[in-house]
Parts: sequence; structure tokens; C-alpha cells
Amino acid sequence: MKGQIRELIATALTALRDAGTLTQVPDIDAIHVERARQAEHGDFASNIALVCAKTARMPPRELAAQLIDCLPPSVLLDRVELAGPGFLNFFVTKQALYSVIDEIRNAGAAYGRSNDGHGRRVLVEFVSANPTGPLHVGHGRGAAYGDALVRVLRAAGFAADSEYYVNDAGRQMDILALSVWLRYLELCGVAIDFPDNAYRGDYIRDIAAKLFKLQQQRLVRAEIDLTRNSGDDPDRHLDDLIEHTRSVLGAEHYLVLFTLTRDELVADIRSDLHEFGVDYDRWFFESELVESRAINGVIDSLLQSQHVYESEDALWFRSSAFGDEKDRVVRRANGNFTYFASDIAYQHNKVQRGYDTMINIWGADHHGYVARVKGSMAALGNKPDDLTILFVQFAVLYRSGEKVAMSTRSGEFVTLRELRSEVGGDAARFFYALRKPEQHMDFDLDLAKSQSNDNPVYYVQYAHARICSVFRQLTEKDIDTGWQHQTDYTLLSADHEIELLRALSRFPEVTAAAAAAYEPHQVAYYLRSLANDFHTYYNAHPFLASTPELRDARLALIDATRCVIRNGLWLLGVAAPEAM
RNA sequence: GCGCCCGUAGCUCAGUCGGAUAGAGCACCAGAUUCCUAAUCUGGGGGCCGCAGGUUCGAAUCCUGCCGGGCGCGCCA
Repeated sequence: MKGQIRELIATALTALRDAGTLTQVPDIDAIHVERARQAEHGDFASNIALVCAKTARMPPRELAAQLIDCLPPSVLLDRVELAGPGFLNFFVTKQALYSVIDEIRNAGAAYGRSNDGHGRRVLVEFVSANPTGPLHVGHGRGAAYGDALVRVLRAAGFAADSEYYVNDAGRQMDILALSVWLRYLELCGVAIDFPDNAYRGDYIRDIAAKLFKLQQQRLVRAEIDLTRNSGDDPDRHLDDLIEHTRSVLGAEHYLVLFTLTRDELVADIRSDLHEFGVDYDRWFFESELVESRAINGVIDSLLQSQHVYESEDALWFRSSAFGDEKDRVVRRANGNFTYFASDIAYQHNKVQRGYDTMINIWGADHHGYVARVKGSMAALGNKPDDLTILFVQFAVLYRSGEKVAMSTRSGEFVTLRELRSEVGGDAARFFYALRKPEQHMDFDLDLAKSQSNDNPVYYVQYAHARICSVFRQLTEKDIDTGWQHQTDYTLLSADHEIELLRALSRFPEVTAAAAAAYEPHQVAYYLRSLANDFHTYYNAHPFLASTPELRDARLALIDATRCVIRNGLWLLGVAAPEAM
């Protein structure tokens, strides 16, 4: 509807230009049409006359009046009023509102979709947590946001793919493998001294148990020496232990240990996210970039173009030339590439795969990386503007009014699994979806758990279940109805019904706006508002106890409402239960 | 110190490229069910949109400076 009104205005503007009243006409996309906030302002309002008044050298109200005269006739509009300093207020006909019911009925699951994206290819990368342990509630926020964004983008006509980047090639993975091996040795009866800075979580013991089950004592070595003192540097001590592990196990068995550790952790993350309703199109492993020598490739290329130089035995990317505070190391003096080097290769890989737009969803602690990553794109001849980096602020957890300290290494955190089992996946996803990502978030665990019935997701789901219940009654009471074939929508004249119809007609605008702004939370707020319109209607009017004609019209209306709620919840990855 | 994010009702948060009288949930108070699910609905109180300037027909929204909170500034990952 909004688009149609925009076209009507464009036609009127063109007519005024042809008549010589206007010298220039704004682009159709620049014509601002919005939903009126108040009923007396009609359904839609436009400030076009206020915007164009200056260039037209004409008082806004006079221009607005001429625009109204030039508007082509339309079945959509009942009347157009001139208001305030020069607003155009559009009043939509009831007939146009009624047609929304058939529109929804015909489109079904496709209602709310658009082709704004014109099939442009978008890659959304999110979560991408290092596979060093279970996901925690912070990752859950990124997952809920990223997945909803992908769904919303697809609904708006973008060819959106989702991807998880797995850092499986660095030192942390070796520390992880070491941690598993040490726990495994414990199971084998070998006395060890577990380092404080290795991974201490219980999940390490689980993987060790699996390793023991598969390998029995095969990864125990007589020459193990874990008592060696590497001095006061705990990091150095870990590195020595890793080196020792490699050497006593040999390459083949180290690979067994390493691969099992990685695969177990990745599988755990994958199933965790799957149960959260998040399934990726691709899991991209950093090790692929190592094995294909893609990292060497981009660094060599940057060396040739002088964007990378050598200093103090290390290789540095000249990111200061691209607005970064300082240059960054891509290959350490010890010959190992940094994670940043992998990131350069990974980002380049995305570009080569032909994406028009790339969206990275990062934790807020990574904002310092923007300049160097965008700089590396520019240095490789790619367009930095094709990459949009969105930040998800941390969810600060509170339990019993106290901040919950979180540390992956120490194993002290609330996992996404715990959250899901305690408040439910639907509630968790909706809870996350209600907040825009850059907003700081206080996540009160006690509130989320103890008052889970207050979570608005139930409010929306209940509306859906209530509608389903009405239709069950229809069957149970064996009511003879032809609502699916013959309905006289003009009987829907109550204020509540008109309000509900208006709300339903708004859904396509909501999905389009949510996609354009990368803000799926708009869908969540819309759903709550729609559910409110429905519940109000439900309480005010009986559906089944009316005359057959009115009953059938109302059934058509709430069936359409059910469809929109279902479509909207789907965009957020939340179920639409038929009974509660 | 520098950079990024945020500051709206008691609490948690919306507020659509600047638009007309700033909204919702929770909490609080008062009500609604012989009828389709009361996980619902109706009504009420509650605001210096952090502060101060600026931009213009118009600012919660844009700009500048302060104040307050979060995060980041490694040859870590």
C-alpha cells in the first residue's frame, strides 16, 4: 500500500512539473510516506510538500493543495486531506483493507515477502566462536540476531547465505588438544599437574573420556615428563607442554587427538545451534585456508604491492595507511601467521565467491579490528564498503542481583544450553530479538527463569494458539460453514476489525524495513502489537456466536491473522504452537 | 589518553532517510469471565528524552562540547 501511495504522489509531482509549477521532481525512493501515528491523520502521511516547498518557492500548504488536485484517482484512497504545516494525510478505503484478507490467503507463507533485494547475494557470518568450549549466552545473542537477520533478508528478496567461521588452526586449538590429553592421561592413571591456564571445563573431561573409549591406552607414552619447569612464564610452560605432547605422541597420534578434540567441539556447537533453530549454509574452516595455501597467497600478493613489509623478523601489514592506529603483524618472527593473516585470506575468499554484500556480526570487543580488516580489503583491490560489520553488545548477566563473571578459560559461564533448558528456546530467541544488537543488555537470569510466563513470546504464541482453538471448536461443534469460499468482508465494520486489518496490511512494510535496516527486532515489536490487536478483538467480539455471514467474515479475518503471526514468528525462528 | 557503543517513565526497552499531542511491557492502583483458552482484556497514575549550545518551518532523532556507563587499544585468540 505504501508503495502505491508513493507512486500516486510521484504521478502528481510529475503532473505539476509538466504544468510548470515545479522545476524538479524528487526520485520516487526519496518520497517519504509513513504510517500515520494518529487516527485523525488517516492511514498514511507524507511530508513531501514540506520537503519540496523550498525548491518550488511556494508555501508548503499551497503546494500540498495543488498536489492533492493532481493526484490520480485510485480505488485505494477514500480521501486525502491537507493538514498542519502542509502534510498530506491519506485515508485508505475499507475496500482496500478488506482486500488484504484475500491477499494473505493467496500468498500464505509468502505474505510479507518482497523483492527489494532483487536477488543480490549476501553473506552473513555470525557467532564464529572459537571451538574451545560450549557456546555461552553471549553467543546466543549473536546467533539469534544473525539467524533472524538472514531470514528477514531472504524474505526481502536477498539471496542470503549464512556462515560460521571456525578458527581451528591456531595455538588455542593446540592448548585445547593438550588439555584433553592431560585429562585423558588422568583417566589412564597417569599423575599429572594440570596447568591453571589450560582449559578446565568439564567438557574437556567428556572429550577425554571419549578419547579413552576409542583409543584405550594407545595415547599413553612411557617417556612423558610433565613435571618440567619452564620458568615463571605460564604461557611458555603451555607451549613447552604442547611441543612435548607433539614429540612424544608423534604426528599421527597427535592428529588423532587434535582432530577428535576439534570435531567433538564443533559437533557440540553445531547441535547446540541446531536445537536453537540456527542452521548454517556453510561451516568454513580456517584450516582450509592453511591447506590451500590461501594465506600465503594473499600475504605474498600484499608483499608485492608493498602493503606488507618486513621488520624485526616479522611481517607487518601497513594498516596505518588505511586509518588504523598502527601497523599489524601478519606473520610472527617465529614464522607463524597470526589470526589476522587468516582473516585477510578469509575475507578475500568471500569476495572471490561473488557476494555483493558481506555482513559480519561481531562481539563488541572486536571493534578495534574494523580498520585493519577493511584496510586489507582495500589493499587487495576489493571494496571495503561491500563489507558491513555489525556489533552485538555483550549481554551482562545478573544472578540474584549480582553480575555473573564469565571466562571461557576458567569454565565459569552460563551456557546457551543451560539458558535454553531453563527458559526454553522460543523464549530465549524472542527475548534476544526484542533488543537491537547494539543496545547494551542486562540479562537477568532469575527474571528470565522465574517469570518466563511474562516473556512476550507467550503473548504472541498464545494469540496464534487461540485462533487455532477457534477453528478446532468449529470442527468439534460440527458447525457448517463456507467461510473459505464465500465471505462478505464488508460486515467487518467494528473498530477492532478495522484496526486488525490495518495491522495485517502493515506486515510487508515491517519485513522490508527490518531487512533494509538489518533490524529484525522490528518484527518482534510488530508481532507484539499485532497480538495485542487480536487479543483485544477476541475479548470484544464473539466469533462463532454471530450470524453465519458475520461469523464467516470474522473467521476469514482471524485466519489471516494466524497466517501473519506464523510468518512473523518464523522470521524470528520461533515456533507457532497450535495449542498452549 | 585515544577509539567504538550506549544514556527516553520506578525497572527493561521501542520510537520507521528530522514531522503533528514521546509509546509498550513489567511493577503499582481499580475493574471485566453463565460465551470461542484469563498465558487474555478495560481504565488510571507515572517523562527536563543525561546536561548545555548549534543547525531549521520543525530535533528524542543531525552537529559540537561536557557528564555518566560499557567495551577496545599485544609478534593474544
